[in-house]
Amino acid sequence: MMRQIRQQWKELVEREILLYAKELLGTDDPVRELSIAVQTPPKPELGDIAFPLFVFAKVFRTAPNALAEVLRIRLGARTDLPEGDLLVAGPYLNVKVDVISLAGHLQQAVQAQGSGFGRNQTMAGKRVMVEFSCPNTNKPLHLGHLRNDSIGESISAILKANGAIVRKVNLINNRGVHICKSMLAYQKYGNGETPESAGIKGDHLVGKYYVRFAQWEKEDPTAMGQAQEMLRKWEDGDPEVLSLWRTMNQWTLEGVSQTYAKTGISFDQYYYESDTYMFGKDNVLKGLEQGVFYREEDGSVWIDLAEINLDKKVLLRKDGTSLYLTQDIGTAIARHTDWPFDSLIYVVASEQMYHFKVLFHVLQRLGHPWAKDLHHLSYGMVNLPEGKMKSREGTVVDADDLFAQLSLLAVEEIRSKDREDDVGDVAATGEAVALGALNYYLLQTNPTKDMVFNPAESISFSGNTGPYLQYMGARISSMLRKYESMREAHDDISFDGALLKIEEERELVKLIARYGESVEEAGRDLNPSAVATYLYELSRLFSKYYHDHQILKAETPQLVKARISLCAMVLQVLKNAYSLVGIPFLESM
RNA sequence: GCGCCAAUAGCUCAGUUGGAUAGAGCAACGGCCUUCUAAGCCGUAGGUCGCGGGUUCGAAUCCCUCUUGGCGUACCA
Repeated sequence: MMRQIRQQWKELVEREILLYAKELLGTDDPVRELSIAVQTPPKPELGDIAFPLFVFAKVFRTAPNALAEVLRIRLGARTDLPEGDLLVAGPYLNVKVDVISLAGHLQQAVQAQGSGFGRNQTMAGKRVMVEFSCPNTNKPLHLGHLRNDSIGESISAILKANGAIVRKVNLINNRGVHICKSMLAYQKYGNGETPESAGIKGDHLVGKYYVRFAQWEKEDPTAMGQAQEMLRKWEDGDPEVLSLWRTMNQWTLEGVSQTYAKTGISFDQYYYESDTYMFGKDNVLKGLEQGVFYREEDGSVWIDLAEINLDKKVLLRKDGTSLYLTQDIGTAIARHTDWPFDSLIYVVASEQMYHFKVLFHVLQRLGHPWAKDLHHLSYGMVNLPEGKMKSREGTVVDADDLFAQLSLLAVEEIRSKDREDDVGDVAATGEAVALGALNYYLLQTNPTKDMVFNPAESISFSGNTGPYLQYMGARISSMLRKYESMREAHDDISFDGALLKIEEERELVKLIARYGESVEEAGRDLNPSAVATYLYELSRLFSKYYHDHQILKAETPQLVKARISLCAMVLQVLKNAYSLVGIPFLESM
């Protein structure tokens, strides 16, 4: 809503500058070439919308301060201005919006739109496919996957909130040499154990054998060759290999699904590399016929990437088996056929930037016009305070372990505060708190950046954390429950924004009005941290407000009504924002 | 070597796309529970925005050099 007000004032100021130029200089041409910036002043006293006038100083040959004064007087003389006050702050012409009327509009809008408040139509009708997670079927999920999942789920929600039609897809990496490794080790050392017999989640059991292979490989130099041989058998459709493969894949996927269920991850469609890799191969061969690729003497198929200043890249091995890139070509084409998209976003770690550069180029060379609509949402590595996670050193943080640990600590926190009775289902609440903590921690940082995951900090729950944000929602909910008992006395009183005179109240109103912009920004930049930052700002302001001022015991019933309505607005915005960054809403905690 | 990305308080991160006195949290220190939940609130301290140059009325933000770190440059994924 703030956006519209801003736009309205911008047009007015722009028009006035043009008029003034025509009067003073006889022409507005030089001004037309300049564009006026719209900003938010750093302090509330300076107003809510700022127009810096530096750029116009030259044209008018006056100091920007003087120009600001002229514009203020000229605009002030108009009768068609929207509500609000104009003020000059040095070289800025600022507008103080009318908070009272803003509060009234917002109150109606929030009430009418509810969970839809903050949504916008900037991407209306656009079909966006988002690929994320993409686990291997040879090990359980770890912290790196959790960042991927958080970003993927959040971005999908954000794009939807911007009006897009979103399809979340997962690509299961269920074939290839690495998959054969765990199978081979299982054949050799498994003794027929199953998740049931071992009492281990399927993904962890398979992961155990993937690790076992690494050990075996050190002792036996033929191990790798055997894995490659197994892959050839797999591609030849060897029944025994396929049967083991199906069994172990199933184990992993069941385990991973449980993790998804706990961490709130879901997909509209699953793709499996085992289904698409042949299709990729076909397309590579087609490209070979078209002359886009070429064949080496040993039989391998290549593309020369000199066009984009890169080296040559292999697309099919000399033994004819396909590679990661081959599969991705097939998957992309299959997807566009399945569900023609306006855009496909791959949420994949930054280490694969090169891969996607090549993939997009190959698809374009193959003549797919939609190749330009592919986008790699690259996110940085997750490191630990001690440095990189290394599987060899056993420092990889397992997703299930971490989540269990966080949940346990949340439960302890609830118990230590004697909140069991208020909370109801302690275990479920603990998990909800853990999930909020985890998602917020992972989404706070701009995806493009590497980040440090400090387990101790993520579970501390004090300061700028998910639980802090959840706590605000729970506190407001608690107040609203108490308000129910005194509601009748207030039902006939209508909301009066004019009663919200305290600075924090005015700031809250304006911040609520800006929520939609943070949703837009997050969508435009594919950056959930924009919403995360907004959420924290709103929570902190509200926290200070209700700490310092009585809501339910305010002096008059009219004031109670005004304040509790403001609280309800804040709660709705919190809920809406929570849903975009994976923070579960809790009635009490 | 070449390519891509990053560098902001002791630590972890924001910074409205070039604007006003660079902000939070953690850690440290000091206050605040007879009060709508103290998972909280308030205060103190902490900065050569990696270095050097350039563009501009104006730079943490844009350009160049350098330094440091990460990633990539596989017939791995």
